[in-house]
Amino acid sequence: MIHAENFSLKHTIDGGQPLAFYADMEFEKVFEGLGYVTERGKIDVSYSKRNNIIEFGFTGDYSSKSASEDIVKRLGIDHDMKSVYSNINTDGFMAKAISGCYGMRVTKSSPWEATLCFLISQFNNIKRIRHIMLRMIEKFGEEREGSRLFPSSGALASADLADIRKCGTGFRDKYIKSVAAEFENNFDAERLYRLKYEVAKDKLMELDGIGDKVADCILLFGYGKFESFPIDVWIKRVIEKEYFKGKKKSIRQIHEFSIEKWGRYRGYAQQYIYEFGRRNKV
DNA sequence: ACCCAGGCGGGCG
DNA sequence: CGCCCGCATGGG
Repeated sequence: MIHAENFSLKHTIDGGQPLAFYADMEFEKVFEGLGYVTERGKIDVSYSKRNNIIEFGFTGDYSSKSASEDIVKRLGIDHDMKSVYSNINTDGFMAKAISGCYGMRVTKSSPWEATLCFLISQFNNIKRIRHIMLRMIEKFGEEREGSRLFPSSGALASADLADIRKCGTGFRDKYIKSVAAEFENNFDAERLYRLKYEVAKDKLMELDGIGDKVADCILLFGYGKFESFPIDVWIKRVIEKEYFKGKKKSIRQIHEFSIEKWGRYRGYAQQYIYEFGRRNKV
């Protein structure tokens, strides 16, 4: 049992965060729940809005303690939302986004999980990303106690391109295999935790298929670096509309704007802009 | 039929 | 640097 203040499971897993790409989701009126797989096992979560309590079950390589820690970390339960909100609540639009998505957390997958998800995300849409991810888990995830684990980088590094493609990846198949091989060999994913945001981003962008946007997504959702500000078509559209009277701005200009406006919490600002903007078709 | 989707790599000026 | 193009696939 986990206590969660100022938390909304629904808002947290409603949108385009990696957890929503590969979780089973079920919503009830009072209880909200989801199940997700990791590279270690499977965790089921139910959340009661009434008393702010998360209850959970687990299989695979988890104990009650490690499962609980995993949930807190992945769902951002320990984020200081009062501090986050006071840092990003800079204007009327952001105030509306915060109140519209109140309790939403930036989730934290593993570096590899985020990397695979966002390689697949490029030039794609959320519904299709989700289908592809579920097929990847079914095809390449190791079986454990009746469910399949999140596919390892090793499994994809040694997979046939054609088998990867059968999951519906399209042209992204070669990026997936290539980056998986890098994670298995030269690329030290753990080291990026200790690198500054800018340096870590450059390292990620050396990999094939990882550009400015995907690198920012990996750093935000895979490493928890809140200085990342991923700019996709939605963010660009909403920022131009809400902050530049509809005038077109370059990716570089929007990055500079986000740094001035939201500082080191801009990753959180981005998630609220994204989810609120998308839900309300801003 | 047409358009779009949590973009990237490569080529060109 | 900025701009333009092709790229797989499926839903609206």
